[in-house]
Amino acid sequence: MQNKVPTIKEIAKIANVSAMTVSRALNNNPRVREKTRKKIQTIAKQLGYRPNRIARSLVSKRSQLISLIVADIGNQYFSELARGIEDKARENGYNVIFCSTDNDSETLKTYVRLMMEVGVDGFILAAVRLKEPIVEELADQHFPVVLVNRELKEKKANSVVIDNHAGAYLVVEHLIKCGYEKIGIITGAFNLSTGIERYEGYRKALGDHGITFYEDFISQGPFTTEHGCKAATKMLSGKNRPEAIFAASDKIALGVMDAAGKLGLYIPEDLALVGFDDTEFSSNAKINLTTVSQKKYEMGALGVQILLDLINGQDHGSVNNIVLAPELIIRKSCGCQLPRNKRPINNTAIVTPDTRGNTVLR
Amino acid sequence: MQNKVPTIKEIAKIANVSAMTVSRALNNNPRVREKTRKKIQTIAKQLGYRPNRIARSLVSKRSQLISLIVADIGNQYFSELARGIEDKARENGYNVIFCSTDNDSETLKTYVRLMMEVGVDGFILAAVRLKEPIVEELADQHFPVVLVNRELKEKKANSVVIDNHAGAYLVVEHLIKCGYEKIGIITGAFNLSTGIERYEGYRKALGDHGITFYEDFISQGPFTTEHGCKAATKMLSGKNRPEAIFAASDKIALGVMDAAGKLGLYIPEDLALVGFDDTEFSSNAKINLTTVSQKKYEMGALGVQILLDLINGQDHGSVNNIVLAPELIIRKSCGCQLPRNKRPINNTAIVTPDTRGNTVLR
DNA sequence: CTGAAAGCGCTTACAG
DNA sequence: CTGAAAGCGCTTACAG
Repeated sequence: MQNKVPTIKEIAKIANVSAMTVSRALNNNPRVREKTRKKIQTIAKQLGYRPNRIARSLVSKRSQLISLIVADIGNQYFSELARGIEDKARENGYNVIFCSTDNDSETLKTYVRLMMEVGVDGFILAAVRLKEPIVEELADQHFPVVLVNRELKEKKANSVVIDNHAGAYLVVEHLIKCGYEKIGIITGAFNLSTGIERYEGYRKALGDHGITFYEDFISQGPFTTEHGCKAATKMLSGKNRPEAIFAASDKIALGVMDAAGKLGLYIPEDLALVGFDDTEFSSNAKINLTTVSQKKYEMGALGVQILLDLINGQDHGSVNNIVLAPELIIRKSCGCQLPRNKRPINNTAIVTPDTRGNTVLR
Repeated sequence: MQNKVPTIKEIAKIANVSAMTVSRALNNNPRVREKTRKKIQTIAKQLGYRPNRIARSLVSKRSQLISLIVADIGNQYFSELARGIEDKARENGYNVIFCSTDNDSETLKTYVRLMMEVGVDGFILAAVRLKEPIVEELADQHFPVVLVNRELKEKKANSVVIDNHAGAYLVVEHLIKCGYEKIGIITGAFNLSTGIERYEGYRKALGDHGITFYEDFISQGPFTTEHGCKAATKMLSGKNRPEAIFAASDKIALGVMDAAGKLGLYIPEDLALVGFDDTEFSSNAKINLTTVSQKKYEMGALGVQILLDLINGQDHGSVNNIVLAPELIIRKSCGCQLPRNKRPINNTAIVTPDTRGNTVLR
């Protein structure tokens, strides 16, 4: 029982002009007499005319739709990114369809194909692995696509990412300057650019500062709280224990906190902790997590800007790989504000709670 | 330079049949000879045929698109909800376009109209105020729409919400049972069903238990960390101070934690705290927030289920208002695990840190 | 400045 | 089981 919206044909009949003229008038094409345009627009408004974008798309070959493919829209990281993408897209008259792949390559492929059927004008992909044949295919065909957050090993597609290597380097160097030498890392999967590059930055920083590297101090797995908790529990239960842990995402850091709590270790007194992403909760008084800022909103917006240039034919042929600078946000969890003699110096130091109430993380 | 995808016409020519037969074969319409179908499908596969959904939509009047309108996709609450919506929609062949309104009614109206132009088959609205003329209009015209999370004052549209009144009642009753009498509330805006109903549940619980109600113990504003921090700072700085605060969202609770930290108050020793939503971070070891479970994912999925029924004409005429049961998740922040004599009994108790290291929230 | 024709890629409805 | 016709609501391209 919906109020049927009128078509340009019906407006044309009432206005006593052709459908063509109605189309021109409503699209503010200058090749219509002012008076005619006014008359048509008045009628259109009166009838509650709304253009049918599907019909328009069929002929114009433009849907004004872009596809955002993330690992999980329910994940804070991707949802903050999504907001930047949405705002920039809508500012330019585009709407966004989202898909969550849970990091599965097959699913990614399925969704890319599905979105092609839907007729999207381009893709923002935030959940690629180092190797994604379907994405290379898109890039080879010069279909508009921009990678955000993660990139391919073969840099065939346009991308906007943070310098993950440099970010990790900043973190580890800072920990070293704070006096820590036994530094563990819990990172994301090595088949993701973020997972592997943050690991490489960690290794480089250790090497440059002549710090011993322990195999036991590395864990690779999903960027999740569960992985963080499990890996930290294992790492901290061994004989040779890290004094500091670099969690390659804030979510992993949350898991490390859970593990430390269960083991009776205080952060930062017994264990320094640094995350990555600067997700909203990390600034909370109780969490107070030192982390690396990601500028997710801006990254998403910039990705859309580049995508729109591609869609509008500003394809200069060359591939655009933008790398944003990371920024270290120092908070309490890395313990750098602790007096030097309070910092963990060996792996057996467990200060009893009542001797240092003031420095407990709040 | 994109590989042009073939149309049914081209397939028809190659297969030596009509476009109609191709259409039937590819849609697995039984009125095609098995042999013909096989032949057509082989050719289609070979040419990499992909149906053009835009063309299909234009004639079928179905876009297989639904619109999700939230306050902010970057907000964890809405993004978790979005994931439930996405999964259920895709399971049924639908894709989702999202829009963030920042709770602005005009923006909501603009987006609803925009999405009608795009041709969505229905709406999931998670960001309505108590009064939204545009939504009533949709409902009156029987356009498929389902409210989720929040509902209208006039229950004209289908909805899936949690029982906010009961949830708040549970919280406050629990605090009372724990021995608290001076209980403050920091809630969302009173023009949102969630904001007002949680407040009313709070008032009811106080009344039923004969607890004095103080005007100073109420704050109403946005469901944000900033509001939580500001309101808590004010509430806790007064002479007459609450022993417990019911934050009507976990985000507000994060703000209360920040405020407490700055004022040197420990949670739960100096101040009991309960949130609402059971957002992911609330279970973290450092946060450990007692809260009300929302089942966001399920709520979203159920909303889509109802929407699809509406789209497919299962409109029984009557309005469906589903109310889900809330569940209280008791964690450390409400202090109910503290021995009775450790609980705050007056508003001047500030225990010094070193006397109770063991009970500090970790 | 205005319009008639053709068509975007499909499906519905009717014939056979 | 197969097909010719018509049309979804617009816009592009060509005439005048």
